Amino acid sequence: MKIVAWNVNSLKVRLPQLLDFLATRLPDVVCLQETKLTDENFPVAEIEAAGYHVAYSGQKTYNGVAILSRAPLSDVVTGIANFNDELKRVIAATIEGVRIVCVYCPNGQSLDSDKYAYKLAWFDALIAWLKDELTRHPKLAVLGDYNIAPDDRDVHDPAMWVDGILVSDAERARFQGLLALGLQDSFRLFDQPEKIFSWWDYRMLGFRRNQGLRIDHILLTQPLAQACISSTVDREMRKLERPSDHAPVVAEINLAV
DNA sequence: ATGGCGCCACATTGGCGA
Repeated sequence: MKIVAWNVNSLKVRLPQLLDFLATRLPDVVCLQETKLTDENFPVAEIEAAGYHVAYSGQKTYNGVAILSRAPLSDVVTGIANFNDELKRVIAATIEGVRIVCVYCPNGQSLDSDKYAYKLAWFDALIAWLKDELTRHPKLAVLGDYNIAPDDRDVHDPAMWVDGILVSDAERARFQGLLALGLQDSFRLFDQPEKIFSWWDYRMLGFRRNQGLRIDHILLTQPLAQACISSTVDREMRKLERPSDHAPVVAEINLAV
């Protein structure tokens, strides 16, 4: 099972790239973030024509998440249980016995912003919810844009970013809180080259200079982690005309094991 | 040099992302 997380930064703009991605990479599951589409505007027909089932939860202008799958989806849930949030950031579904949780975690804006306090509270709610979900779903994957670079290896210039948004101690503590639930960062299951990132600023020739951050992650419970055979970033998508500022992150899991 | 780019909408400028 090849599973993908990709922040598309507007599905309306990126739909042709998504359809090309589906046709060429042949993923089994794709979790999208920042679709920026209301549900009535979601391109269901185009995605179904490409051979995928789809579940989605969106809103105008901001946020919006979706799960695409070759196999049927069941038990679709949106949002975090017991956490009131009008922002469409979470959708979950079961696919071939694997619980897939698609997340678009808050950005936080800056450390002195109300949005930062919301980000930390949001992660606390996510952790509490997943702790409960894990009691029912031994095979569970959490994929998406976490807006956290877990450690300095995930930052192009740690000195420049020190104590800033996306790398602050409190944010990294939330990421560790997810790992403490028994989830594993699939990327770090393998020896990886240095300076692998999943997001690059549109400005300042960020991608060409590889001035990026690794903030998009695929976390796996132990039964999936031990069956995981690769975890990579699809940088080619960032090289296209009118790219998203995020590249897809990809993990392959051998469910036969 | 806190700007820059890209997307969206109560649009031709401002909010937001990261």
